[in-house]
Amino acid sequence: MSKQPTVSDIARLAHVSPSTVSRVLTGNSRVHPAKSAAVLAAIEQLNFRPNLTARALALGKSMVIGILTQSMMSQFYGELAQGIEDGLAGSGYQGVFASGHWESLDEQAALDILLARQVDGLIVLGGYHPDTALRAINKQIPLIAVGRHIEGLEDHCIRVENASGSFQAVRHLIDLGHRRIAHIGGIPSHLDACERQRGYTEALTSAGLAVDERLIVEGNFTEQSGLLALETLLARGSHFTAIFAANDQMAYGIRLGLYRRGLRVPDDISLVGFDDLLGSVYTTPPLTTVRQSMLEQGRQAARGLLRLLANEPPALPSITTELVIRETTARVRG
Amino acid sequence: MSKQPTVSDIARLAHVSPSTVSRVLTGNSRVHPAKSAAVLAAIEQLNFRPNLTARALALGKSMVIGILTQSMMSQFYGELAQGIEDGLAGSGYQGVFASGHWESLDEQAALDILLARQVDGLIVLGGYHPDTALRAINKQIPLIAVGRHIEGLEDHCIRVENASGSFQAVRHLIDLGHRRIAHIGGIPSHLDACERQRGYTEALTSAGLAVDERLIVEGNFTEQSGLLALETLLARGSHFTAIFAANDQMAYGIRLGLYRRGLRVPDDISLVGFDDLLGSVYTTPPLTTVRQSMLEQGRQAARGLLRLLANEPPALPSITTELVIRETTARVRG
DNA sequence: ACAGTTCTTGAAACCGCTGTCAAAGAATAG
DNA sequence: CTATTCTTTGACAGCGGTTTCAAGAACTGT
Repeated sequence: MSKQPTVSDIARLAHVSPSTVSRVLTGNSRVHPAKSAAVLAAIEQLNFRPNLTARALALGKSMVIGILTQSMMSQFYGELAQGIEDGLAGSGYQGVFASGHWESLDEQAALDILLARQVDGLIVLGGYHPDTALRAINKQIPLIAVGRHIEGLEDHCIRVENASGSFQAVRHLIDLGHRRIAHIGGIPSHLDACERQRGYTEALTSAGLAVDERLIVEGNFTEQSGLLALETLLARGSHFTAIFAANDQMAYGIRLGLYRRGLRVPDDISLVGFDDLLGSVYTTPPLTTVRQSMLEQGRQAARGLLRLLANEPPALPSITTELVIRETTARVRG
Repeated sequence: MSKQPTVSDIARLAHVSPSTVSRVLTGNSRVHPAKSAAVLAAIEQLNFRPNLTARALALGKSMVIGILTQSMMSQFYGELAQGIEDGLAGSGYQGVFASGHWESLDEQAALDILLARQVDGLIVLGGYHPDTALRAINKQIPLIAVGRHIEGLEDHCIRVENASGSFQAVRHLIDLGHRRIAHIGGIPSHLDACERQRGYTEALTSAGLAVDERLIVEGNFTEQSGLLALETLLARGSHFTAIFAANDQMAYGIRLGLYRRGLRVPDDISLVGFDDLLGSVYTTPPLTTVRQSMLEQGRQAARGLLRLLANEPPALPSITTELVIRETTARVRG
């Protein structure tokens, strides 16, 4: 348990002042090659690692960016996190995660910790934290949001072409001859959920098909809610030949429900999801879905934040969506 | 962009000295109720949040524990991360993740960052970092490992009853009448993989069945490797009626491979995984697997670390495994 | 009323590192 | 050989907290 060496230790060993050690550490000031070498040698010898906490305090910059997430467990957030990590790589900034568990109190606590740790920037992944609070934070430190909208901070939010994605998805089903297409929606307070539903209705009406309210059930983006929603749908007794789910996780639940009922996919019912999670390649059969790369979103969020930190405009691109046709959709049976 | 208030600001506003402010902040020293109230009021008024970086420097304790993970993306690590977060909750410690991406260099870099940030403890999730290095670190700060073994630091490693778990799984298959049971193993350098394979062979031999090397294929724990391993297995042409995969992710890949070949699960082939990831409830059909709660492991790792930080022995429990029979296993067809 | 305690409190030092500043040393110019 | 400029360096003052220390205030008991 010997104490960690400090700049002073290095200075002593290299016969220079702490200032000089700091200079070779930061590299933004000239120092005589000989002394520099001595310092480097001392660093090597003592296996010295500068204390980032102290540096952060001295510089007033922590070089960490806070990531306010909701859950570490879901595939969805995992990919996002990975993307952020990618985007931050090589920037010198490190991401620190804190989760809100979809609970206001936890979210507030997580945010407090992040802010108390003097994060230099913040990435907000979904959640319910009030827009006003986020706007206030953005006055202190740069902020980017993914998977949510912040009134008045639109250019700090990653936009996903949800409507066009679901339009394509439903259009695809229509092209396959489906006329009775059900929709399992996400949390209605969620912008993504609304937009995806909008794309669904638009595709229907643009094809001259009526929107039947009895074919629309609300879920909450979880597998279980997908399963439940399917039960509700089936219980209503309205005929349908395809289901468009507002996300992949619900599609998984729906898939299981169909299996339980002995309904074959895609022979009896076609199924389309949204997100294209990593796991969707390995469902049985592989899921037709709308890709909105979470990795890419994370990456872009990180890059945008980096730009903000450099006092540039965030310049967030709009994330395009793309229909990935796999094997859960088929031509409707005559 | 107004500056964050500091203790001095509070002190001035409350007409006391910074020391007194600090005293009410830490609460480990008496201060007159009236002054205390004044300080609290000032804190409230200025919306003051003590700078944890500064506190960490002063105290020599960062109150953060580093988590060296390999990937943020996989379900497996996600659950682990969640468990750690749970276990840390309320302790005042915060977890900070850094990933090694299964690459020595990245792992070293991630570890360096964590250590430079003065983490008070470390949880290592898998990875290849050399035992000697980890032992050295453990001399500086407490360390717990999950999903790996560290020579000489056995009581700091979460132990999972892998062998007994796979024994049960294979026993279950044997009980269902299966005699030709294939095994898709994990990375052989991985202790878990070895133990699981050991359980497999033990179950076979204890039932008087021969271990056929041609029924054993090596994978690397990913879905894709599962799919590939199945191809290899099939190409060998040896007959089998069941497959035991060393983890769920490979089982997913195998499941897809079987689907592609038109082999029904469980009618033609029974399939068992290992881990019981969250997603395994929603595969089609739901996967029979061996549960080793990753959440629990994370939780226990965190608790153990907390104990170490309190100078108590880690007292890590052995994680029990339990066969979860779902719908991918069935009696072998006559 | 006085000596002896017990509370409270502010000044000051420190945690480890960085930036500023002025001085010393080296190099160049005249 | 002196004047001038450019390097290189150490001392020092923070960054925002915490803790130690000694002093002043407020009690205590006799």
